[in-house]
Amino acid sequence: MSIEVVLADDHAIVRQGLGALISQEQDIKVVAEASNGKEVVDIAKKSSADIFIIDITMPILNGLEASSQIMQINPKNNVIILSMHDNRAFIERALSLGIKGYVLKDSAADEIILAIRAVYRNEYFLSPRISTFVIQDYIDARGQKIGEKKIVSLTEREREILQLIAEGYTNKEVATHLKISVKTALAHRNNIMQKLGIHRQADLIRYALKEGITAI
Amino acid sequence: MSIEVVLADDHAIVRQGLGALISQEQDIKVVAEASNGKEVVDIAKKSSADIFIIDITMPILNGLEASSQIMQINPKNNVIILSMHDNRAFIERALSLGIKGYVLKDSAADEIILAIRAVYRNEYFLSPRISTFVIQDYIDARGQKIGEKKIVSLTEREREILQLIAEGYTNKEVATHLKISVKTALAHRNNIMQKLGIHRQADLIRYALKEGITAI
DNA sequence: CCTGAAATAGGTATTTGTGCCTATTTACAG
DNA sequence: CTGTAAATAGGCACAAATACCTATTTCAGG
Repeated sequence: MSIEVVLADDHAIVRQGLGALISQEQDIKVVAEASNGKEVVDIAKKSSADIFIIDITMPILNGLEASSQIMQINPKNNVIILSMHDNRAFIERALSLGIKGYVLKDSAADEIILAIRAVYRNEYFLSPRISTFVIQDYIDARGQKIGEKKIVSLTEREREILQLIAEGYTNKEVATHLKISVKTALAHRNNIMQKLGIHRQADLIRYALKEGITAI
Repeated sequence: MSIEVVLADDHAIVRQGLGALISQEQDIKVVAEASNGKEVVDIAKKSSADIFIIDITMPILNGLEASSQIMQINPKNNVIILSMHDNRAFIERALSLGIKGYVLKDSAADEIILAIRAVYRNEYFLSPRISTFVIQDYIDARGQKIGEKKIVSLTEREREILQLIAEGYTNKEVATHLKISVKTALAHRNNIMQKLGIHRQADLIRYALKEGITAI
């Protein structure tokens, strides 16, 4: 009996390339493919694959939201995130959702194979670059070295405002849109920048795009 | 004798997936891989592969610049651009550089195979979605319907400046970096904005990212 | 040879953004 | 019940961006 996987990535060529790669293993079989978040959720409703390999940046429904829904459909569903981003915030979100695999696109091909087998055995698998700082944070937390921890977490409201900023709204427009004072919008903006250690709008927008808070 | 190709993409998994895909064809062989623009140019200096398959968004040197250099090294070098962007400006630039293949990442896998064979035969190959508007523009041009054409084309210098802006440089920093007056940097910025019909930095950055002028 | 585009540089004025303050209300956790 | 975080709102000062202008040099194409 082989491990059944579902592939979700918005780029067909990447998806098929990955399929070709995985199919070289005798014990793994691609049973379905999806090109956006909604599609893979629909597949999860019908099929019962062993593992869902999901790209984060996808249209309609992003990979993390899709993963969340897939795991709600059946808590036994396993997800491996395939991403080009190695951001703390992203990985934190993925892990807190209960995702057990997180593989970076710029890592070697055999990592995804290792990840599939590990997650199938109900183990965790993170790309080395990621596990490095996950472990580091764990050590820091154990050693009570927290306090100076700079692990960023924006509030809901801050996320909302950051998205508007990244979409090209000025502070005045953000304020109007949210029916709050310009001063409040500015205060949120400043808090976001302080939390992130960012000093320029350009970097704020790049951050939002990188984090998938807004799409291009 | 098989067709020798070089793969350049910054994501190893994508590269290897593509390699697995291409290797299924008996007449095509991957002879080298690169993870950034500089690497693939270096490969081009030594090897004489038949076709270079190049992703646009790569660090250090982007795909189009790399392609330009590769074709300068030997005008007989053939390049196929593999991109996730279907923007007019991009394709125009690729074609004007003399690139004969342009395949979108969200197209089917066999397109890249078709493209390799076509370019090997010295023919053009564009993904259908692209060829559609290339043909449309051709028809428009024939019918003298130009004049109201709003097809944007930034100059080299403008692209350079836009990239810096999108990377978070202020006008002052751009000026310092390029050893020009702040006034000149501002003038370029204004020209870019006017050409693109953009009025805000946020939109400028989004444009640059969308066009692949800079990577996230 | 001349025209036009591109790169260079400057002026001036207004609007936004950024940094550094204070302060109130609400809600939740210890 | 009390302290803390989050959302709200404001003031003040300086930096940066935006929107108008003009003008010179250089270089390629008709």
